[in-house]
Amino acid sequence: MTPPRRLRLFATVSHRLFRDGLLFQILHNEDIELVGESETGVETLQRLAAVRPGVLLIEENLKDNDGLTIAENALSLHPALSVLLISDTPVNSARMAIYLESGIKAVVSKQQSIQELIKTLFYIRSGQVYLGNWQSTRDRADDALTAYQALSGREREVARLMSQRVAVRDIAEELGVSCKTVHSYKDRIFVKLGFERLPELILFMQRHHQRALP
Amino acid sequence: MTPPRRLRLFATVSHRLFRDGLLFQILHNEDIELVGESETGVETLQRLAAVRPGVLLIEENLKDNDGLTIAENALSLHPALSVLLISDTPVNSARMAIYLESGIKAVVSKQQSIQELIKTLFYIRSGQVYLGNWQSTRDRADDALTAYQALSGREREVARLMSQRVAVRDIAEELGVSCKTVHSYKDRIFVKLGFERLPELILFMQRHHQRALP
DNA sequence: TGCATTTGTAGGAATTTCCTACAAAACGAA
DNA sequence: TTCGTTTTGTAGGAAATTCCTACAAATGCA
Repeated sequence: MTPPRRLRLFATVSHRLFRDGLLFQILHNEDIELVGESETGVETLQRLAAVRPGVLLIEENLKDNDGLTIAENALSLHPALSVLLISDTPVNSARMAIYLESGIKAVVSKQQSIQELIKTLFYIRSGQVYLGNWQSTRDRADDALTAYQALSGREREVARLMSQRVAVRDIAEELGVSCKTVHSYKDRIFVKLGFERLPELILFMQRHHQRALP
Repeated sequence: MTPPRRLRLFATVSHRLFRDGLLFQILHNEDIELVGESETGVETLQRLAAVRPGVLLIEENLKDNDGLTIAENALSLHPALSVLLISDTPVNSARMAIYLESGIKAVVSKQQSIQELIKTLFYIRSGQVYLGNWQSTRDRADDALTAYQALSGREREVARLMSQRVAVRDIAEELGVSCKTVHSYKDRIFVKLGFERLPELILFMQRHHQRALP
């Protein structure tokens, strides 16, 4: 029942530049342990037995093979493995059915956010299938908006200033409150939006300030 | 001479999952300001005039066009723009020559690290051409090894423990020194390896501990 | 055999994180 | 419309982290 102590992850992503970006973000999460990574399907299959991951994160299109085939092979050797496939395009229910048929636990597309990817990793880690994320792009944009609208007036001001990299000191002065108060807003903003670090907020604000200013 | 206050960046990367990973990392750097992003060449060209970036980071293979063509178009409209192209494969000198011909300032391949990408962004920001990064993969692996070997005995122990997420408190106890000392090691490790955050160290250690244990 | 650098060690100041608190405002339901 | 619940604005404390500085002993190079 209780999920195993740490999520043992193996990541198969073709390009180092992108793999690093994903892994840096994923590894901020301290109950994920990276037990291996590779760029190709063949190497992945070779190494699974030695490192015994609980979850395999694998791109659909690899240089030497397709991820689905590799996943099927991996699953026949290690039935307890949970596989998360990263697809190039958004999945529809027909394709989803095919994926599930092959024993894959979830699919995320390259149009989704890293937060969604990480959430999905946790969902599937104890063997659960996760189908929660092929809602339309429209819906997801709404989610973000909704999140933003959940911020109070003061929180929005602080979010705006923080996303412009104004120092906490200066925000405090600008608003005429103490640094402590600003930190409280900061905490609440991050909780409400589900973020952990400044770059996430900056990117979010960059994407939404046009539509959702004050 | 002095580079402009903040590097104004526009990023054109097809897939949000990867774009986010790159941008989260890039935005940790506080003198980079993201002024826009897009997924396609056409949208990029449409938006450049409005946001006036200093640097355009663009993937070679986009959904609607190739990045090189878009870059050439962008450059004819905005000659002062510095373009960094992200190529799918490592570049050789022949291809590099073609790229430079078209006015691009640098190319990084998807096999390179994010740190190299960021370094390159800064190099080209004031209009300099940067050809420093198509050394062979072999060389770059050596660099990492060299960096690791520059660590002292104590530093390696701390690096190992940190990469296993042992808390500073516990490392201090394990080594019988004060937390302050452990922090000093931590600082030195990060400086020597050129890292800023724990996930970078974890990934590095994961990749090199086989070969380069103590 | 010196002089320079690295290593092991740690302190201080400023900042950040995480948690708790609490009165006033706003909201919602009876 | 009034009472209870949630949200908002505000901030304090403890612990941890970052950034800098310091300095003696060890090491290395010339």
